[in-house]
Amino acid sequence: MPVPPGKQPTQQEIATDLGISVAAVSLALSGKPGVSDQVRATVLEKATALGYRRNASAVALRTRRSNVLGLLIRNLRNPFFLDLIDGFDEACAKAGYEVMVGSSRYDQEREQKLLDTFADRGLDGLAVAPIGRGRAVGAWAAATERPVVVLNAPRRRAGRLAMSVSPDGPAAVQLAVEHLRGLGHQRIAMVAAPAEKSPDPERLELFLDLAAEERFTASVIEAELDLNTTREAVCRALGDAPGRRPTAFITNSDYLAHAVYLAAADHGLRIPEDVSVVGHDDLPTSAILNPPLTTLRVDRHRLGAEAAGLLIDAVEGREPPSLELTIPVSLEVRGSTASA
Amino acid sequence: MPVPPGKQPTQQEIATDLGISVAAVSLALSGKPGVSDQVRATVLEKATALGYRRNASAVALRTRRSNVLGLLIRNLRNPFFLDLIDGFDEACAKAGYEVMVGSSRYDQEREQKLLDTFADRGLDGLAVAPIGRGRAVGAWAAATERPVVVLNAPRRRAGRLAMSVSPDGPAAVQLAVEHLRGLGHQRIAMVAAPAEKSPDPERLELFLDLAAEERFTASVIEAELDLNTTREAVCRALGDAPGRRPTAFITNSDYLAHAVYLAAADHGLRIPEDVSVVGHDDLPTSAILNPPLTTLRVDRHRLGAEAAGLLIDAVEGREPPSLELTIPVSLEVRGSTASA
DNA sequence: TTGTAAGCGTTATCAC
DNA sequence: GTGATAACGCTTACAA
Repeated sequence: MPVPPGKQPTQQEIATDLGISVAAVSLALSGKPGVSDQVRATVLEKATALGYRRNASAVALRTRRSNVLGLLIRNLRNPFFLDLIDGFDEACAKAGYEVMVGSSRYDQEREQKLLDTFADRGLDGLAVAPIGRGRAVGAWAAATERPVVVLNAPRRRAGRLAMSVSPDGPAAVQLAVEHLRGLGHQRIAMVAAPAEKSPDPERLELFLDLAAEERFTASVIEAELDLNTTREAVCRALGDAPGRRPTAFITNSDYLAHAVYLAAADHGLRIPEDVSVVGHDDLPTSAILNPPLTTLRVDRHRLGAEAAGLLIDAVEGREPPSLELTIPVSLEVRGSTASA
Repeated sequence: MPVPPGKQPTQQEIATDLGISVAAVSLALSGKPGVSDQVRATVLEKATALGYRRNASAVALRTRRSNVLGLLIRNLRNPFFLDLIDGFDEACAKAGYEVMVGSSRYDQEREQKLLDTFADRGLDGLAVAPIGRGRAVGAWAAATERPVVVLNAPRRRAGRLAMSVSPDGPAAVQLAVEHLRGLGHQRIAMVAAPAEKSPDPERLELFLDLAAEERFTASVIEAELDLNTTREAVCRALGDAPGRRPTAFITNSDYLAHAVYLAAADHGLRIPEDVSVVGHDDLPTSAILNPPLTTLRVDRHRLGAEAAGLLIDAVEGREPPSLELTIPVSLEVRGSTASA
């Protein structure tokens, strides 16, 4: 271990040790032209011998680049975000960036506060799964003039700096509805966040449009998107008379589909005999639930990785391949859906 | 929005605007004594008027404190870590710290590299779920002289700077074995990481000790701790003749218990009729698996929060309540275990 | 190619 | 209480 216990060596130290200037050392260490191979070699050697490590704060202060990307999630308890974080982290690691995460916990104020601290820290870019339509995001982009990618929601602001990557929402709704209609369901409910907190009201709109077109009865279960509140809301819906309550539920995540399982159990109703459920995400556990969950599969890892990719391209001045990336979804039919 | 689009205002700007010194501004803004209430008030007012935001890099450079804590996970795909991250993040947020995460992906080299960059960034403390017995952790503590808490593994190094928080491992093993023995199982297998990658060989040792004491046949399924490798390893074990293969499996996570479910299905074996499984963690999904998983419940959120708490205490010079925190576990008996 | 020096924005140590 | 002023460690003109 070359690292001495005490304080860290600086470029200054290397320079005086070698009898050269700090400028030379800086150039040599950062691999930039301007020094002889001779000097470069000795500097590099000395640096490793001394266990030199570049002070990231100093670099950030001087260059206004932190080599850190932010990831702001609204609900860290939804396993959906795990693979997303993993993909994001992996892509960042490959490109030499660090990741700073935060969870807004569905709290607007907290979201804004996190955005601010992220900006203070000089993060080079931000990926955010916003609460609602993401007003905060605009503020960030404007204030920092740094790239931002919105996750799971269409991008709001125009410009090169605002991007988005999301699963194909319209396809998801359509596939779910088609599937349930094919099974003969007439009363279908969609679980959705209250309008002001929903990142993509488009899904709900499309759902209602389809109901009008295809003449089935659509209902909306409005709930904060955590397990307990949703469970209660679904419970209330299932409390209706058998001839009136929904026979099928569509959720925007497998995570919330769990709430339907729990609510059904609360009422002594069986899935899929009494209620059908379609999820979204295809979590690793969804195939081994009781019953296995019919859901829309989406590559979460890729979603995170693409988000990081877009940011890194933008940060490094490359033209991102597209400002709006859509990740395909596919229907995975399992045991949680049956004929009405 | 007070923030002007262009560049950020600095303390210097506030100072000249007000015709006072930067020192006064600094003191006023950081709430330290040394300025009159008069001056303090005007500074604060001016600051908000200008939309002043403190530059975190500059502070970090000057004070050698970043107000960031690191969280280094070995496998971000295990949902266990989600709630842990959430708890960690929440505790940090409350105390005004940011969180930087990284995943080592079970790669020693990557772990070391992340540790290094974390150190370079001047993180104030580190929580790490290490690969193996955590050699890297010692290097970090020694090099940075900053606190570290090991997650899910006993702490290795002595000293005020090395701490640990983990579920009660011995209790977990004992409860699982007792339960299975009570059901009459004679051949029990434990799924464990290869010795050099295992953070807590103690569990395995205790398991083997119990086998010797209680005279049951113990086998060890050694596998890298990802879903596929584990599934294959369990598959091989289940390939033995019915009279020889294990009738019950103990895993150190519900995540890996899923692999047993999948492997059993591969062999056309039923849980719990043909094989019993005991998990560990009690993930939100575990109760609604098919069949519901018998498991050891542990408060993951608290685990993360306690880890952050210990670090923050240490960073801020308070004496942590204990250097080694054990989180209790309790057996949750469900449908995945039955008599042999 | 090399060295000198001026910052980046903040905190801390002095004098006054 | 207040104001100069010197760091913190690094990058980057610019001069030699």
